[in-house]
Amino acid sequence: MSCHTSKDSLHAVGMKVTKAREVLLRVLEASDHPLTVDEIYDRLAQPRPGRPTIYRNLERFIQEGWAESFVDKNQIQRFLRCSTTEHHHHIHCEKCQRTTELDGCAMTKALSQLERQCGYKVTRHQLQIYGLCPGCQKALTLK
Amino acid sequence: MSCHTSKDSLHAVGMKVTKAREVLLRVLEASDHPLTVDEIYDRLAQPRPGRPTIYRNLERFIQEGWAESFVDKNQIQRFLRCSTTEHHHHIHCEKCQRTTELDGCAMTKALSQLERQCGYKVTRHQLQIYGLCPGCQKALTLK
DNA sequence: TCCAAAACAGAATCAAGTTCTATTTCTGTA
DNA sequence: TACAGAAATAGAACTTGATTCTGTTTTGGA
Ligand SMILES: [Mn+2]
Ligand SMILES: [Mn+2]
Ligand SMILES: [Zn+2]
Ligand SMILES: [Zn+2]
Repeated sequence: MSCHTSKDSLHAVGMKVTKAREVLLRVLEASDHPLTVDEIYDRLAQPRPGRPTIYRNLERFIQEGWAESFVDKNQIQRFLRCSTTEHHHHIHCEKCQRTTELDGCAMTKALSQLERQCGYKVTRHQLQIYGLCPGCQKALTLK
Repeated sequence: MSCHTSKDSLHAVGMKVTKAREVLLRVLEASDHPLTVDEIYDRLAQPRPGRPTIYRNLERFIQEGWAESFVDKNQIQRFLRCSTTEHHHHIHCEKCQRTTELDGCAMTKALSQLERQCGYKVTRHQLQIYGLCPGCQKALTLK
């Protein structure tokens, strides 16, 4: 049988199955918005991994395409679980921080046009989209 | 007459004309790539403004739309002069760091389509495009 | 020239993130 | 199950980009 536990995923890429890794994946999975290392730390029951362990493993997760990180407006790194390793983007609610994963990338065509226009060869891009989620829009209307 | 000096610009928005502001604008203008505060600091002749002064004024410049900043891959803030206050993006050469300002924004249409699809109301977005500038592409070919 | 507000200098401080080494945990092998 | 080597963690110390704070200087208008 093949129910995908974190243990399976870790094995599949040759990473040892440690308590820290399992609990980190669980915390990321449980959040509907990107977390700072401090926020992750606060959600862990004692005894909990130290910050270096958290950083180190999140980095590994990102390498495997299991998570992404970005730097928020306060210059703090935030981490989020991704459900696919395909190139994609996210939209972040500016009020409640809820984050939604978007399907695919709408920029592919525009970028190849850009290459012709500006002479650069595009190698990669990062896009952060901010907005108000349906719930927060409704809340604003009611006020 | 109306040649646009930094003095004129500062007056126009009610900012006092100080040595620090003039020299900071000059350094930003002279660079073809985004600078860290340390890089700016190193380019200033003594006596030079302290780091808090540099940060404070760059922040003002950004508020006025005269500059932009982003956080680079080492989590360090980089600043660049903008030639327009209109919404636009930049492309950064991954080899030589040269940065080119792009005309307008290719995402407007895609974003309004996204709003319908995901239910969020989009409020703003940030896009960083990385690539190889024409010069660096040529250099790679020759090798 | 004089004054009040704005801006600056520079030291001290903060905190996110990293480094380092000793210890523990994991997993393949016998 | 016991063992050994490799991988991973703990936790303190450190680094450094950025901010705060207070006393001094500069600016621009009256
Ligand atoms: Mn994702
Ligand atoms: Mn620009
Ligand atoms: Zn994309
Ligand atoms: Zn745009």
